[in-house]
Amino acid sequence: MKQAYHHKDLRNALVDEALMVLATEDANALTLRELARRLGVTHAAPYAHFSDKRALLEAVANAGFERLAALLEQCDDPDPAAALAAMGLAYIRFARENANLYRLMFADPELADDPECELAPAGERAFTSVTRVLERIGVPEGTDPRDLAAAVWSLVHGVAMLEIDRRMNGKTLRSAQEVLELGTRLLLAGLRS
Amino acid sequence: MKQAYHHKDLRNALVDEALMVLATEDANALTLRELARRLGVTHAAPYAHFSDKRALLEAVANAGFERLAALLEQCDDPDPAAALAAMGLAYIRFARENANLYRLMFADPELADDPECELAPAGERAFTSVTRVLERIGVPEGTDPRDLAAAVWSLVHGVAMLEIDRRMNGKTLRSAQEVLELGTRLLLAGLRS
DNA sequence: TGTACATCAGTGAACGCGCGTTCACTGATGTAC
DNA sequence: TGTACATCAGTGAACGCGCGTTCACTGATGTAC
Repeated sequence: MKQAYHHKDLRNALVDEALMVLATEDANALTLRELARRLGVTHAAPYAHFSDKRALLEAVANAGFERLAALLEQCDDPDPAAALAAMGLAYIRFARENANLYRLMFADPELADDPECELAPAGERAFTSVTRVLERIGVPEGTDPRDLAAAVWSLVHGVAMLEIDRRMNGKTLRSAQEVLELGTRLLLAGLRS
Repeated sequence: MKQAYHHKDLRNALVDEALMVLATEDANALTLRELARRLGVTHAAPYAHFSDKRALLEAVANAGFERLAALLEQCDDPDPAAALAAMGLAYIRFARENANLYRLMFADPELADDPECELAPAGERAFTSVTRVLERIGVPEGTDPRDLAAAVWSLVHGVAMLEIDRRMNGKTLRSAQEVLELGTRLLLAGLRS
């Protein structure tokens, strides 16, 4: 069964397929030509929807942030400390299960020098939901909740990155999860003192 | 003045030149051919010293860890908390001033799946010096100092990565340095409580 | 001190590859009348 | 309801590019005698 001449939703199909590719291969395998091939479309077709490869990568990273934000937002719990812990867990699980996507979202040099797309809108959403949980836990006088959220995010991001890049597998080191738990426990204790 | 036929120390020259390239261009610009060109040598010459490109990248990453370890080791201070703070500062300054090298050391997917080279020997040295400072500060009963060091390292690594990848530049956010200070202050407070 | 010789670092040509991007085009779609 | 037409998504051929790697080679080096 051949594809129709008009794909109808090639733009979204490209982004989805890119996510599929990243599920099993690293960013080097993510080429416009490969995506076109997989979708049974000419390698020039993507240019009807994206001005260049980088625009596609941006859209993919954005889709990643959407997913991450959705995961974090559904970590709800009456106890804000429990909610924060759940978020941390969900976060590193996301990074582990989508390592290549996660690296694209955060550590792609091509996207780093981006004009305006610092944190994607969805990234901002995710960040905000962390900030809100911290406010429920209680932020000390004189501390900007967003600074605190940045510190927490840094910790979780660091754990996630070190894990997916296999930089924390020393024999004597515990799992990423335990390191994260230790770190957040101390941060929260520091917050209370 | 032509190069002599025998370069005498092409191996080290390749690594050094790679560091030069990374000082101004991202990892995409780091090709064997470009290095050979810059050194006035045939593009096949590197193969006398490295089995393939990846072996060269490993050596470069290793050189990076050497430098980082040296920087951290010279952060000495009678007050261990001050020493830790100095290390954090030196660390993120290194990451900022060597962003492309830093990404290669930590976030290169090609190096991530490495057989054994998790943290390079020099990386282990750096890690150990963090561990030692924390032991001087005082590690609670029942906590493995190396786990604690992993948590601290994660925080600093997260701050460094988010900064060099421009993911922390939201208008309302403070500088990486302030976020790092906040995070370590809380961690240390948590340690004392 | 001088010479033969093994070693091996660097040469230069070649292979095969797949990429991003452009371009003139064509076929399908849907809207205005 | 039917037709003319503008729109534009997808085609397919082509361009230029630089890469990693291999290979038979050659020139310089230094060691053994």
